[in-house]
Amino acid sequence: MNDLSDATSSESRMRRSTTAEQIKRLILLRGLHPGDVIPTETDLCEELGVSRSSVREAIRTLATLDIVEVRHGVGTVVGQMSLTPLVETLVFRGVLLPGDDLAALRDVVELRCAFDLALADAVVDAHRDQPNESISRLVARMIESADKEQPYLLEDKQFHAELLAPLKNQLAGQLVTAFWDIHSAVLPRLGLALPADLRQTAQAHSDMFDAAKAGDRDAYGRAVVDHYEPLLRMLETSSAKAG
Amino acid sequence: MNDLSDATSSESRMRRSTTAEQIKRLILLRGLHPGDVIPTETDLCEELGVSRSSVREAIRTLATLDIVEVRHGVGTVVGQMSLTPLVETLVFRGVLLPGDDLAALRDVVELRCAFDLALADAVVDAHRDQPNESISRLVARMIESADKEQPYLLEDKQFHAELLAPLKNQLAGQLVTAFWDIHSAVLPRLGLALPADLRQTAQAHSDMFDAAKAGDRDAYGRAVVDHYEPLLRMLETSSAKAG
DNA sequence: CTTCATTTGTTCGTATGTATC
DNA sequence: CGATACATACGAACAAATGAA
Repeated sequence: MNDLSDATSSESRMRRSTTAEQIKRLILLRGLHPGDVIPTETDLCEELGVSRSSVREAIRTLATLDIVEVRHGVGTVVGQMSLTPLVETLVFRGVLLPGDDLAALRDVVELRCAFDLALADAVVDAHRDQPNESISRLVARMIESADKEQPYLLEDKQFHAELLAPLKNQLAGQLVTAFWDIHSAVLPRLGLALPADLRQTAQAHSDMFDAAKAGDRDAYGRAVVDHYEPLLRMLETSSAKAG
Repeated sequence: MNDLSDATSSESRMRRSTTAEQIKRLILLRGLHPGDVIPTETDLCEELGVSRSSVREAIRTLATLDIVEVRHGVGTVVGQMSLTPLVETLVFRGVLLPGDDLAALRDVVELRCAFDLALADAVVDAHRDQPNESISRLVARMIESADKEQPYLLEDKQFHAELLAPLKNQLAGQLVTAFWDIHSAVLPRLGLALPADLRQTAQAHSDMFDAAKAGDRDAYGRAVVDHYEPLLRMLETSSAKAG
């Protein structure tokens, strides 16, 4: 029997907030991977020597961090450890902050832009002379939607995800996607985009992909700037109006 | 009386996992800011119409995300919404993943480097002709420690934090600090740094600050690359040895 | 389709540790 | 020191969801 219960003192002292750590230790010791099942709550009560309420709170904590994933009526498995908690925290911060609800969004957009520029070399290398039917279709649909003055949120998100998918660095794609989620969750506070901006952004997506395929790093950088220009411009005018 | 309880159906259907959302709504509706106290658990039970345990789990969830902060024996206040949850998730992912425990660390280091390069313009602008006694002391202590072949973790973290502190974009500094935390938490798996690398990294810090003060963006970029070079080199050799 | 065991979700009551006054 | 208010912990019971017989 594995002795996972803290072997220090027999008393209840210093046992608080440790149950989650014990479960994490259990995952590591048993070499469990994302998707593997975790002992039931009742089993964990026995193995860790704590009550079910404590086990439940610990599991809830880990589920919030996407370290485990709970399925009602089925059980609990090791989670994907995605960046969901980051998104949730920053989205709430974005809608909470008092006067600077725009400042928070501006920070996010600026970081997205900086990020895309920082990854430019890697993206261009990965797509050089690499036609990608999926991305091409997304670009076509975005331009089509822009002409009809309709938004294209899903295609936009998918575009950025697929653009970074071929990178070795998996974390980069996840971070970009996470910031996209934060961005689009806070965006509605800013009002709808203008038709002209819709078209400029759609065209910038097209330019980004073309530049990457052509291996033209500078053109890619210019397209990235064009991509975020309408948004940053709206943020400037809105914050100027508010200030 | 505010009707915070879900006003949809009278039945208990679809109430799961919503308690945390209700508390978030309560924070927004009452315009509470970080540091403001939120109702006690018993009060929340009445206002939300759920039991104590559910409220506790919801609060634990929000505390994990640093949306609220629980103070034993005192109460619960609105939290700082820091990036702690991101750190915790990625640290665990870094120590969990099977063969690629180094790949996760490499991703983090690469992103730190890319980030520092992406923020180069803003950093140089902020520090141009701006002497900073605090940063100077940190640099001096790092070089001193490197000469004595001693690590200088705290100074390193503080250096990067203070370097980004003057930026308008607060999120940038927090993200860099978060990635520093992840980095240093997973680092021990790699073994200790060589004395020569300690000196190179300390010198790179000094070069970064000098270049920023001089307004030399290119020199700053070179110093950033030098800063991460020893680490990336160790990651390459270690992963080559493992593969 | 129904029944049943398993597992998580919710609730209540009670006792204990801790900080503030 | 005591009193109060609060968070922490435990255990038992029942509800709801899932999957398999």
